[in-house]
Amino acid sequence: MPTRTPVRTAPTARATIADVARQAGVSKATVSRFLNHRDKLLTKGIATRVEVAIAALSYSPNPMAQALKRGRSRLIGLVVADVSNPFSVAVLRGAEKACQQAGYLLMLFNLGNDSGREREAIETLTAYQVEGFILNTLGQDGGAAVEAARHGKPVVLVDRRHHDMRADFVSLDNADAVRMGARHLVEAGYRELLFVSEPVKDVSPREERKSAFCRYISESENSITNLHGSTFESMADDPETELSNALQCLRQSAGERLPGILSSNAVVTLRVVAAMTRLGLRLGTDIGLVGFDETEWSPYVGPGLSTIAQPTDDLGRIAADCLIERLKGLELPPRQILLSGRLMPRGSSVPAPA
Amino acid sequence: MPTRTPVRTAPTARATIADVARQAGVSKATVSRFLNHRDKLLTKGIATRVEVAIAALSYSPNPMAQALKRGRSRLIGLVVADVSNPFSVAVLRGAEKACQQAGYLLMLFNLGNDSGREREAIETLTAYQVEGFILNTLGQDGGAAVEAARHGKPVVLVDRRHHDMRADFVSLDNADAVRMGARHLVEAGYRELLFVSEPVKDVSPREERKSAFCRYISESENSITNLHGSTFESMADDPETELSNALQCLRQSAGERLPGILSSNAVVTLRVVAAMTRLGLRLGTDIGLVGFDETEWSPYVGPGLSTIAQPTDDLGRIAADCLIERLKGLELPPRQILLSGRLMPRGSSVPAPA
DNA sequence: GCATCCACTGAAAACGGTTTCAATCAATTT
DNA sequence: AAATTGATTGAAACCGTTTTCAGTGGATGC
Repeated sequence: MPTRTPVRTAPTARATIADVARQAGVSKATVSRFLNHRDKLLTKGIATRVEVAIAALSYSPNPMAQALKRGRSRLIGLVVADVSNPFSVAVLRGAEKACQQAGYLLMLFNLGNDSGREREAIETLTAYQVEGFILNTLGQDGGAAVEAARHGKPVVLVDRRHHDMRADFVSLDNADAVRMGARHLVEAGYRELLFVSEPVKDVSPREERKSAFCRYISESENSITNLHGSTFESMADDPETELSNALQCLRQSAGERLPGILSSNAVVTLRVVAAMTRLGLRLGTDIGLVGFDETEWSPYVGPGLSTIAQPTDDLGRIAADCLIERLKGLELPPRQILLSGRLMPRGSSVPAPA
Repeated sequence: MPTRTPVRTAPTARATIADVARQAGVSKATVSRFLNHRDKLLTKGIATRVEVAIAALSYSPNPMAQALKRGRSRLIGLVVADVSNPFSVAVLRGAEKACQQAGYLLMLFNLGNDSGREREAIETLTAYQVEGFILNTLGQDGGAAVEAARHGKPVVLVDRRHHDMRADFVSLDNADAVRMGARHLVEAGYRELLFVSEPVKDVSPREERKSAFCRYISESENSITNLHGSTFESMADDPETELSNALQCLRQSAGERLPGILSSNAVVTLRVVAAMTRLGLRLGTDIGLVGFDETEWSPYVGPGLSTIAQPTDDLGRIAADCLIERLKGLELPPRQILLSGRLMPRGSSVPAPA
């Protein structure tokens, strides 16, 4: 009785390495060798036999099985503070591109601004055997990230720093950017400067920007007559009215001087704009404004919003590249990569012609 | 010679089920049973022994191994047209939340607007054994999606429809939304209506919006005196000047009538705003504007942009929920879930008081 | 002509789980 | 008291790869 080779039951089932081996009349090992070392190890004839079998069955290896066996998954875990934050998205975009090019896939975990879930994120991602992490968040729970490192997986921090953690760090050069923004305001004629930020807490970019601002003011007070600066952190509960008050105060203490605001990110910028609209103040002429984060709508609110553009795409790409280098075995002390921002001057930072 | 139990080499290595079994003095099978059927099948005493062992080693099963064995990975593939598109992001956000709650993880593949890579995306994701797909894109290559279905995996389409594909579909009720927007313009007094869209090609929401607009016009021409409507698709090469011309034309043909624009998404809206700025036209008074897609900046450009808000969060969440239902085994003919939009009237659609 | 070496190849053991199957044992049934 | 039952548990096979280990053969060295 002639034995038929068993028919593949479901047409949907993927071919396995065993199928290929059978088809080519070789062993699984040989097929595996073909896949991994190409034909370095194989006879010409065998190699081509395997090759056609693979093509015939349109076989591609099961990454899960590979991951299980080699402990490498070609997966990268991306933890994002908040996907609705345009900055996070931009990073995600850059990272995704770089990963794809290097043959990695992104596993996304969104914290939804709930920093309590950092640890959960890292645990979950570790469970899926991601080979490394790109972390765009590091709230209170720095320990969570350390946890990641403890798992022995390389980590790249983006935007948010964590000092007791030996990991690559990619970010905007905040100090420089703040100086750039503040100087721009000063050069435009604003003298009563206010730095507006969300609660600084221990969020590193906020800290850096705030302290850079203070530093700039104290360094420039001598050389620039009449310059004065202060800072404001919106509290969590009622940023609206708070901010309105702050603006009024600013105008008070400004006196003769032109008041100008440096806002620490797009959300804050929008809040400032909202407050000014509510108070009937005109951007630029009544209060100058330069905000962190360039967006597609920046040119169109009011007379155009002056912004400090972050090289978001590069940030994401470089973060991913750093990580991939590490995955390839690069041994190096933690690097710190600071990219400079670009000032986009627009109407919101030009005073009325006197 | 006393044999020591072998020390775990790296402190970083995850505990395996075998470790737990050894620690608890039971077999791997028992541990597995504890994990999957809780203690239904186990003696009280054994169950607790396993439980403490698991806790002691802080063990959690390796999803890769589970996936390999059961063929289920608890992974969901998400393909988005373009992560920098706020709509995609919103969907992503909603979907991510729902998936996380149901214990699934998202595997992200961003097309970067290159619809040629749809097939690649689906192949890759399938290789990783994702259990189902959420597809926020379906460009030319509808075949790619069909491919997904062919793999026997459930698919949910978001925003972009594909007729020859039997899959759940979740989207804004475009026809209704267009009517809402157009009617709003008319009620505000605009009579020369223009629908502005990116190239319609075969992109389903664009088609639907455009044809709904035409339908609205032809249905209302009798009842509303002096109403006139037309449509405009920006070509790929030079949307800037094109659009400027279109606006000039619009004002021409408007004559006495007030011209109003319905723009088909946020990007287009921004382009319209840009063109108007360039031409020195005032939003609302010179040309009315209602745009699809509510954004955080909508209130602040010009006198405020009137928008049609999509329930993006719900869209994403419902898409994910649909998929998860299917994964749980729900057998049902493909559903079509249409959510209605919400009009956010603002300054851009109020004419100057006559 | 026989031992040695090298280059290929295949069999089998892992990786970390799940699941089938058989074995054990106490509790019933007769 | 012997047989039957049912509930628990463990041993082993399996998922689809990679990798070690051994084996085969032909080509070389003497």
